[in-house]
Amino acid sequence: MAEQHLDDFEGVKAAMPDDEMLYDLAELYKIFGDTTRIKLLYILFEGEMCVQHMAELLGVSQSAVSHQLRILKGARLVRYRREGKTVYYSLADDHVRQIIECGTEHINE
Amino acid sequence: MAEQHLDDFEGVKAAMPDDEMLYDLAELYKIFGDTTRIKLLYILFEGEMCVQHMAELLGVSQSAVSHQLRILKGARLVRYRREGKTVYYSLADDHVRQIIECGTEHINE
DNA sequence: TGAACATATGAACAGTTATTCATACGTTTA
DNA sequence: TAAACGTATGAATAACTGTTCATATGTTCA
Repeated sequence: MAEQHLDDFEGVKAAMPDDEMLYDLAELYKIFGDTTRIKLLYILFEGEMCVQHMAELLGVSQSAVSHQLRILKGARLVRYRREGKTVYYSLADDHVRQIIECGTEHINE
Repeated sequence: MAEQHLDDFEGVKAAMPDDEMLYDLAELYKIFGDTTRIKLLYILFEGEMCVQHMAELLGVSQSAVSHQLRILKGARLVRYRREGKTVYYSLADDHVRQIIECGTEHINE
């Protein structure tokens, strides 16, 4: 009885973003695909915090936190400012919050 | 001159979702963190399609597509219906579109 | 300048993941 | 029932990822 299914390959291809964009998108989501990074972002939802404190709060090593912050920084998801020996990290913008909320909605149903 | 930074660990902890939720969230994003799966989802934005055709369209093996669809199915992101030998996949709901759009916004800036 | 502290980073390792190959399962039709 | 076709799946492999450890970099203060 068949509902209508796609057979117009060209149409589908035309609607699909270019490879570079798809790659970037996957890379972005990869970043959210790790609990340590998600937790770091949740911390930063509340405000800025230094590396040491984030490590303590999450119960992971300073090195691990620093490595993950590097990735978040690379994706422009977080900012940092130095104050003496200490570096304080904060969210780069409100997009992060939106993305996380988007995913949360899917979970809660 | 130091802006206000977080030092109330308890407050931050209270605002953080429980570990199970954070785990689920990361698992969800992991799924979007792969170009093959993202491409499959983009195909399904246009309508339903059978496994064979998706494989051809993306230029990957039938097996690879099937493996990835299994993951998408497991996360309830796609549905399927069987029609004879053929299985047609489609999006489970509109959340997927929202999540992808959310990420896309961050990319384009 | 040297010691102490906070952070960053490279290398190594263990765990995870996507693809491929071979094959099993399910359905149709001759 | 047997053959043909579409799909699913287990095992194996190569590539990738997160953490740890050791150490470098950068900053402050005595």
